[in-house]
Amino acid sequence: MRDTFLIVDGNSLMHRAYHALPLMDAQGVYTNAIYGFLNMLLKVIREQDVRYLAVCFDEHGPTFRHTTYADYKAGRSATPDELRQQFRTIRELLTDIGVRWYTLSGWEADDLLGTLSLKGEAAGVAPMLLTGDRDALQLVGGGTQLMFTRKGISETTIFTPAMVHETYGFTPEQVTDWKGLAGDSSDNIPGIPGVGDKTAVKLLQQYGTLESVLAHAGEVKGKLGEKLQTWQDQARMCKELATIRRDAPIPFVLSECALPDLKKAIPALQKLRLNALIKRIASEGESAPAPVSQDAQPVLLPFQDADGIDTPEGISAWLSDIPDSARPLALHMGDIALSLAAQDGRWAQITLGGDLLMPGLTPEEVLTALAPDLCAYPAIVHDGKRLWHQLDKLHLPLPERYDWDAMLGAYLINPQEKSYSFAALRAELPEDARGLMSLVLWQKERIAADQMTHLMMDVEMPLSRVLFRMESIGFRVDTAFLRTLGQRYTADIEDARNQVYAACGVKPFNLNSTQQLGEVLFDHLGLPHGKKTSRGYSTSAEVLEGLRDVAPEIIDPLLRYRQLTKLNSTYVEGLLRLTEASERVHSTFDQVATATGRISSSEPNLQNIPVRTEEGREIRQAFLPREGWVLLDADYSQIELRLMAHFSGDAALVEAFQTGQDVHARTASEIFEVPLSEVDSTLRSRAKAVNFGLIYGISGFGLSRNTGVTQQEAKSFIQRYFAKYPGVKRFMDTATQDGQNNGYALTLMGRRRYLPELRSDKAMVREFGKRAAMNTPVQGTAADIIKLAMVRVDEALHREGLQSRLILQVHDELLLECPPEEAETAAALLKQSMEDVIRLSVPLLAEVHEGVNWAEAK
DNA sequence: CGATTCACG
DNA sequence: ACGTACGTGAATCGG
Repeated sequence: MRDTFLIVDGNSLMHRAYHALPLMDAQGVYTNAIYGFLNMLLKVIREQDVRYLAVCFDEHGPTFRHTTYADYKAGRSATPDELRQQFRTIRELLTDIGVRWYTLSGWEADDLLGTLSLKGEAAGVAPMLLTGDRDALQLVGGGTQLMFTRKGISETTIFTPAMVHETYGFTPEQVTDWKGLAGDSSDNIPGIPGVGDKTAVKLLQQYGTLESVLAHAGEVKGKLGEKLQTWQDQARMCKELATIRRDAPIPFVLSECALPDLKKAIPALQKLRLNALIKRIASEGESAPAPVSQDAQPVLLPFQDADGIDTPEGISAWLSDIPDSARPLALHMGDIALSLAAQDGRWAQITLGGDLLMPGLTPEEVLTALAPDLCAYPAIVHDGKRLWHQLDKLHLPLPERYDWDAMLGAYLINPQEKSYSFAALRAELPEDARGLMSLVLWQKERIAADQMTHLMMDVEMPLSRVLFRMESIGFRVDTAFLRTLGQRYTADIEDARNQVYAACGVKPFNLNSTQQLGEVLFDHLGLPHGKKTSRGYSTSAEVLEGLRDVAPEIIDPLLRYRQLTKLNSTYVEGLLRLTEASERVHSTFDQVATATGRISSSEPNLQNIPVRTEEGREIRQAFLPREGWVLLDADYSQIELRLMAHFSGDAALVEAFQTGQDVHARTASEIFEVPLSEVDSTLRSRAKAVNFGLIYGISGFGLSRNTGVTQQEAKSFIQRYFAKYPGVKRFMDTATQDGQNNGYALTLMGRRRYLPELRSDKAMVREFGKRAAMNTPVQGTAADIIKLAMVRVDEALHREGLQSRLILQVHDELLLECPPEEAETAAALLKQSMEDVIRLSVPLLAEVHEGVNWAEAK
């Protein structure tokens, strides 16, 4: 049984609803057509078990095929304002819900119906057309059915080809012939004067087609025969006018038409006061998930033989031959060739070479020839951020956006792949533009089926552009200051090292070697070693901290040595190595690196610049805004705990945030049962550790290790917490349960992370899976939110024509550099954009600070 | 190239 | 019974 694909003639249905129902007014807003339209739609969706849905409209509200003065006089009235307004609203509403709708300049809704039904048949679903327009009868057949509205819109009849013949006496193929003869007064098609329904049917039953009728006009006796001859041209024209086209150049991706959850319409319907509809929608069961199998694999689409191109002119010529309907193009740049693939099966290969030995074009020549087209038509690419860098390096114009980035698509489908290189994703498909095109068509279906189209199109795709800009701009570094700092560190390191050797009473050894250090401390000196031994002794700061009482003369300089070498190697020397002559570092932001949706930063990693200790914080003084500018630093206040409050709906936690309390103190007061005024710093920091533990997926062991209390005590903290915050407990349980049932965890925006660990037969692995199931929705949603904030901030800065620019993201924190005169405006814009990303049951709070360096702006 | 350590959120 | 807090990247050692 094929899935039903309902294709709605939006114009026809809205008109019928508008005229069938009394003009309903919701506070000056008219809603009768919307109400009738949606009511009808809901009824059909339920009765026909609709899985896919598309709605077609004429381009600007209703227009007509023939808009002549004669038509106007014949009673074609312009669409009344009360309906025109409803057309706008219904389109917005459909967009909100996620219902795919189509309109195309120069084409009427019924042409789109014809085209979509044909494409639907090809895609293997059963198209069902919903319209009140009898023209559409010609589309019945080949798997397409027609649902015809009667009596306004209250009743419907379904037509199969046989039903058409039975009812009207002609077949679907003869609909246009019939109209050519009999005309259609409601559509202002005159046909042949004096030929009505019955005569037309009789003629068609005898001769089959209009052409045949006209050819045999001489055989027809009397007045009728004369008329057929006199009016034959008009008859042919009428037939053509009545013919619905099925080749409209519209992009069709079946999965985009998957029926969305109609409950998303509820907020908008509330505004429109359409309570009856809300009730109906709310009483419906969950809409069925789009039936795309997760096991489906991308398959290589058929392509013609490659067009070989070896000149820039050849590239331009090839591109100019590609019609809009064969776009978007896929572009793949390999080591030896750049290839392009079109939607119509054509593809081209351009051999790269250009040195003395190899013929062919240089990458520069090819990209130069391609750049204008990329700017004019968004292309399908893999790793678009890299392509932007390549184009930028050649000073070529940059496309504002791409149609699709296969690297980002693959990441959303599964964020835990080892590699997202094109070679790794292409599987058995060729490593060229044909493989990319094939892969992406599959990705679009899969991502839609997984409800991640919004995340892809409105978050990850535009974010890659923001990250490209951040990478290009870089972050200014005070190298002179770093070098001075490095000299100080080097001297202090030398001191600390000698103190360690002296205190140990041994000749110098490699202090960086944990192995040698372990031997000295635990074998030679006999210090009590922590039991951690997987390959020798652990010498971690945690272990050493425990030895401070035993041998402070060794441990203190040793810890200091560790701290200083870390600062010097990683942050002074490492940073200086990567600083350009321009005094700027250009980090790389990896959008496909983490399991939770966070981005990562490398070369240099600017997301782990020291801040927690006073000494480390000095490094941040070396990070400067552009000369004469200032830095703005905005961070979300406790975004993960707020998300925990939102997800869990826990009354106490939600209230704490809604009333702007110090949550850690409040938690302390609750679980240790002391008045808020008596919460001291110890209790507060323990409660803080509990709150962190919850975000990570709490365990007694972890909490005890982090707070220093015994495991027993830690366990009782957790118990008391759950007693006071039962909603949080419920959230934890539901999160693990959902993970087990579905095999993955979801974020608020639908990002998913698979959790195979939950099905492991090793208890430890399963426990890890549970913690990940609890942590991923929280950490992942925070990632969703700041990503969308970055897109919005970037948009707003450009919209406002500001020079200020985003230069860094640190998970819950954004950094801007801006001209001083813009600082106030930019700060307000930043705070607003970040806080308004999404409405939760608790407020999102962003705090902005300004400074002349990063240490000061924090 | 894996393990260890430690910097960040 | 088993050994764990969630998510990263860089430097370093040593096989």
